[in-house]
Amino acid sequence: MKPLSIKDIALKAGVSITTVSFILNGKAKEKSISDAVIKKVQKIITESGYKPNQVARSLRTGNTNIIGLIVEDISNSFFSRIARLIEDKAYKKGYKIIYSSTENKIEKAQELINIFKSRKVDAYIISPVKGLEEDIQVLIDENIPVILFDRNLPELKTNYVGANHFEASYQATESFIKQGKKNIALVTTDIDVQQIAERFEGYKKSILDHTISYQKDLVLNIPFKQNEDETITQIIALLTNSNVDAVLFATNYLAISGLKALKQMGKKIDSNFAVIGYDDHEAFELHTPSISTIQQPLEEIAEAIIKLILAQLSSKAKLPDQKIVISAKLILRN
Amino acid sequence: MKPLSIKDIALKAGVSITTVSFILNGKAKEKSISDAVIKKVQKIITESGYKPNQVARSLRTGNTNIIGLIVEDISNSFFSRIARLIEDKAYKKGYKIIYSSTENKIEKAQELINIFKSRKVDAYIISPVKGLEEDIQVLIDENIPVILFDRNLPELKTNYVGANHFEASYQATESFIKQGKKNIALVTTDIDVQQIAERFEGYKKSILDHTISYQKDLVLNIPFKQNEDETITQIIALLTNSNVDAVLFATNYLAISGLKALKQMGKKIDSNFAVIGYDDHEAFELHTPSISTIQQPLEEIAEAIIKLILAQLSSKAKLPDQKIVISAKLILRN
DNA sequence: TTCGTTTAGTAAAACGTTTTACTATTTGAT
DNA sequence: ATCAAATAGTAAAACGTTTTACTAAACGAA
Repeated sequence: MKPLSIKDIALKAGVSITTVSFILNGKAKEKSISDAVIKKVQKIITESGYKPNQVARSLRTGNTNIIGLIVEDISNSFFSRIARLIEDKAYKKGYKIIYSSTENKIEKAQELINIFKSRKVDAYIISPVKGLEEDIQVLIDENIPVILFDRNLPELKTNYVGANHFEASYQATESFIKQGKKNIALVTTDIDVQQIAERFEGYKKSILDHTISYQKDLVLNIPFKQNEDETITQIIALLTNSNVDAVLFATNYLAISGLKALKQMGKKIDSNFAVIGYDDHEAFELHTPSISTIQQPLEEIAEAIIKLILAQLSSKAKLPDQKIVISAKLILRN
Repeated sequence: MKPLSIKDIALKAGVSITTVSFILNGKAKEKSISDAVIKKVQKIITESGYKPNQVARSLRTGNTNIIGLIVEDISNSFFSRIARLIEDKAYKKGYKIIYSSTENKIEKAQELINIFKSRKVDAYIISPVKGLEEDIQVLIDENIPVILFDRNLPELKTNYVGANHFEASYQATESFIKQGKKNIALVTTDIDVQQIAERFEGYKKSILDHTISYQKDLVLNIPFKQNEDETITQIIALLTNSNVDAVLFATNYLAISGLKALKQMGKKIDSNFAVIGYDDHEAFELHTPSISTIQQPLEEIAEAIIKLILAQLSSKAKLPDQKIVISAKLILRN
């Protein structure tokens, strides 16, 4: 009971394989196949339910119509939402997504690129890890479309789509200052990516620009691999030992941990103590009181990514690289 | 600058393609290739960085080592978490995941199955929509491994992994009753899947078993496609017009909407009014007060799915179908 | 009538593997 | 010395497409 092949269809229709192929690919007119034959073959195709074998097709044409998506963790809502938006848009153009999570490990990411390469994916969408530069450069050299997103690797000449993290955390910090906050803490992570660095820089610059002195011990660097309980403990320590009156969290997961810490401490968010999160999360709006946050425009980011990818895929020549930086929005909730 | 092929390696090593292939596939010993040749060829392979073309391999062997994952919406945290767990486990066995979201639309789901079919995925993991029975039956008839999860299609003889929704909502309702609640509402959805029906049945049975009379107007059926504002309005109406003292929400998104509704109403959750959600969500723990919920054991579900899949994939003969029902846990938070 | 053009279609190579069936040499037992 | 078995390896078919280069017939203009 093997699936039908183009050969079977050709046999049934009494024409050559070539003819069937031309008809399947809409080249019938151009190749001067008569209407009668076209109709006959098409009838047989629909009646038999024949579907071309994409694997064979890919081998012959070199295109798989698959886009590889490499993210840190697909179960993180930021990535899963982006993935969904990208999937939708890609699907409409006949592309499918194959994805994998790197867990922020270089070796895992490298392996993924290799696997995707041998699978001959047509293009890559990567939220990269530092240390991946060489591997990505190889892809670029082979003229395979690559779009980085969320995190940039500045030394790489390629496409990038992401939010303006510097500006966003600058503004968030500034909003604290305008509320009269004096001791503004930043809870961030130690993963070494540009985007996290930018969030720190925006915070620092804002503090210095407003003639508040920058206090190093108000910045908490949480080790990436650390388990949550430990993180909560550290946040509690930060908040008990000092007179912090505002906290900016650099990722949504840190903010969630932060809120848990506050809950454990019994510390309330009110006019004396303010909090801003990063990347929206349903818990923020629902929290009592609602939590303000820096919101990345997911839809716009996904849109930009897919536009870049499709442009590359449909153009024979290599297109000029683009770095697209989209403003994040500070959502102030009372 | 085409990538290296097995031919190039054979040429460089001065052996036949066959020999290289045997070495690549670990059949060298069995096919009596000398150690000297094996070493030489392996050296050339690692030095040149040659990676076999998986597309060609798939065409020849008929196996793609790709598992198709079809869910309602990958951005829903229940599915994205499951996806991540499945991905991890599959990855370790050399399988990759290709996924797509059905948005609960039959046509979309059918199309997805067709696309995956022409892509020759080795196995399917499907959270199905009603109406997909025939299409899935075709897969089963072709002897392709299929695992349904989350939602069962009872008339289909195939594998299924899911939680015991009847039991879970029975227990949740019972816990309300033990707290002395008299007017327990259920907020559920109108999507026509067994799993949702079971949640309703568990609720109803529990009410009747405890000699409380079942009040039809305490069950709110939210249309699936409805936007959230409308849903919130309906929930508010339910809660203002009656003397409801407890609410069970049948999905996590409904619970989130419910909490938003309560916030808008200014209604507090306390000893006079209790709430239980479904499928955990970070917002539940963080909420003030914390929200009790029915938690599906994601890890166990993913584990069961992958175990079934791998068993099928590695056995030539068709294995007997299994329906695995895992107890959900009622997490009571104060 | 002749010959270039258009129409209608096909044969066969190619994509990069795996695998079957084969050959040639060496070994070892009698 | 003979021959079966083991060792070491290879040629070529096959997987299911697309595409290039070709042929044969019909047409139209001179």
